[in-house]
Amino acid sequence: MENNSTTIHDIAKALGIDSSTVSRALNNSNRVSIKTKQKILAKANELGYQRNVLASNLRKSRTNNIGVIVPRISRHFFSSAISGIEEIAFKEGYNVIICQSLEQFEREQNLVQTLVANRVDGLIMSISMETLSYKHLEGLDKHGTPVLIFDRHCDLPGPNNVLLDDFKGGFDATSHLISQGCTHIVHFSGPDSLRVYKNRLEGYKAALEKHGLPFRENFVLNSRLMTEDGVSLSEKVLALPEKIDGIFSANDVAAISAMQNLKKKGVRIPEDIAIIGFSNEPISSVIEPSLSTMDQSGSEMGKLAATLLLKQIKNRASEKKVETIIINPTLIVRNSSKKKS
Amino acid sequence: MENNSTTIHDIAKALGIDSSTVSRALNNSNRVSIKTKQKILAKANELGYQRNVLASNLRKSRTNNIGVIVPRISRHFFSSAISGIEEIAFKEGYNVIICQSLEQFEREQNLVQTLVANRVDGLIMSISMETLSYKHLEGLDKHGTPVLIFDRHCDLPGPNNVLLDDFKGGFDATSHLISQGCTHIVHFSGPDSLRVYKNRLEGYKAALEKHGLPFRENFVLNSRLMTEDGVSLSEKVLALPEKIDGIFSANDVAAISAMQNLKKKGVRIPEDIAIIGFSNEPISSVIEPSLSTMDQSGSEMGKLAATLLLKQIKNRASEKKVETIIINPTLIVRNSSKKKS
DNA sequence: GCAAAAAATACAATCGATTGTATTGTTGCT
DNA sequence: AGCAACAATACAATCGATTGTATTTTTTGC
Repeated sequence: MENNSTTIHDIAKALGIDSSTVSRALNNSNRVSIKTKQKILAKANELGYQRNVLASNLRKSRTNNIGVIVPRISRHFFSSAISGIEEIAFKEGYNVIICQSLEQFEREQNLVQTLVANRVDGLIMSISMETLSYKHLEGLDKHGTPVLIFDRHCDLPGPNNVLLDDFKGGFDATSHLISQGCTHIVHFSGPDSLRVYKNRLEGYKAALEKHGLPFRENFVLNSRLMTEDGVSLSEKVLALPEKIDGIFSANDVAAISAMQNLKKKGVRIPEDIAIIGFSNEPISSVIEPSLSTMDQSGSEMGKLAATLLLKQIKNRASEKKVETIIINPTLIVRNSSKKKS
Repeated sequence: MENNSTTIHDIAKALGIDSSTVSRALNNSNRVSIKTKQKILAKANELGYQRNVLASNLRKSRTNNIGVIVPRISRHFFSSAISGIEEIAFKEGYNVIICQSLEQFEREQNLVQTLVANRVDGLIMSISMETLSYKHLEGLDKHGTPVLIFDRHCDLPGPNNVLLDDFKGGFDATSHLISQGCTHIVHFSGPDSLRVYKNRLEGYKAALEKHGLPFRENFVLNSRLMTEDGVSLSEKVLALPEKIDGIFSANDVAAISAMQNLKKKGVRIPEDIAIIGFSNEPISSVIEPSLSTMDQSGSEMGKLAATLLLKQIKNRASEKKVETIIINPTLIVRNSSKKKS
């Protein structure tokens, strides 16, 4: 039973050489002769040597880990973003530590602190709905932990960003409904604090305006866009004095539960009310009718986020130029909004 | 701009005391007087001290991290299991490092190695479909990294287990179909290598036998149970010489895509064919007709898994008694299987 | 064959915190 | 006052690997 705790000193002793040479050999330094390297490798194998990553990290003050904090790993957009991040990171020799804030500010704060304390080399985050202050992110960059924000905007000046063009998303989604003949379109929006929702709302407004439709304050319904919200939102829609013929929901989850509830009440989708969501959850293609939506290409965003962060980690010297990449969402038309064939 | 790199030595120097006293004070040891503790805490705050976790971990050879490897974080069962694990772990001061094998053996191997190299204090795993050998898990226990297997069985003698009673699940699911009047029931099974699928199959057989129905080899269809498999599986069902009136699928994903395809072909669900799945994915309650299924209570399994692992980590002395906890699945009856009102 | 250059290796400090042991300082008791 | 008992603090080794500098060995060129 080989002992887990073989160190470079054990190898050095066994071969009668110095541990620094062993260390260099194992790191394939050209300061060690090939012959010695081979001897050392062989002995290392024989003794079942495993580098102690903690010691190595401490000395190098670098961990080759990057931290990822997302609101919920179960959301399709986030899990595909994570896959994208991992793909790039693994290729470059970095490990990814995944955490979920569950949309709670306190958890997010703790996670940031823990990850930084564990000396991740960089941080990729999509901030929680509850997050109103960015104190926990201030100064991280300067203290050697570059931060990259993706998906959800954040007003800090420091970090780089990989964002979706939510304005365009809102504009395209709304325009699509209008093109299907809708004239009284309600918008389900999310917490004011999140810029994504503001931007989607602005896109909605712009589309209305462009097509000569009036914007009505009472057509914008706010909530946290969870499953339970969809039910109450749809009730509110039915209670409106005007007859509604279209809904643009800022996410799929609320759109779906609203649609279910409307169907239960005898509303026909899309004939009576056409619906479009946002995010392209896998469930959306499967429900009946299938839900039109805006795809956020999570995997691509993840890849870009990781690429940008790794660039930042490597060029720590040439910092200061904040980069922001904006990705276009894609309209996916399904049955929930097809009023015209 | 406080410098990130304040150490206990800086604090010690600033106060003219020894760093060991600072360390003990920060760890709230009773070997330091209250007065000194207060001075130290104050100075630590003033200098913006942050413990260097790497150094601490190295010295203590303990990280307070536990690793979790699951096939896919996007699967509802796994993400709820993870939430359960986190709930318990955080309460006890442990952090959770989440990884996904994507059902690939090589990735699983690498992840295990990386996590162990990073000295996680324990490992919770649900093994991948591709995993046939357990070499990468052998001896981990003995070398100080306790392993806990959940959800998917594994033939290693060492680790503790938190498993579902898949036999009972298969039995109950099949019995339910029979109670609805089905007599020709097909079973969608998963890879032979995974015991869970074997057990569900055995449960299926047992239920047939108990109710005096014949078991037919050709009624068992094997696949990896992905979305694309559901389509081909349903084609096979239609191509069978016998008229099928029930399907018990070993997961929801395959059940759903099969159901979709059958509906497209004009088969009525549940009138012509009743269907029941396994896992209770969120999507299952939303599709049309809603899918009957067996719930695995992921959150509870996660909590139990974490509790058991932490117990193991703490009592490293009194090892050797392997514990296995078996959880019962719950039958959830929805419309896809309701032939009788 | 020998000095100079280059290669290979050894020495020793270091990353930052923890911890067993030794030392100093206090208190209490007779 | 004197000594035991104990509290508070200091000293020093250690976790395991990395890395700048010094030293030894080998190679090269003339």
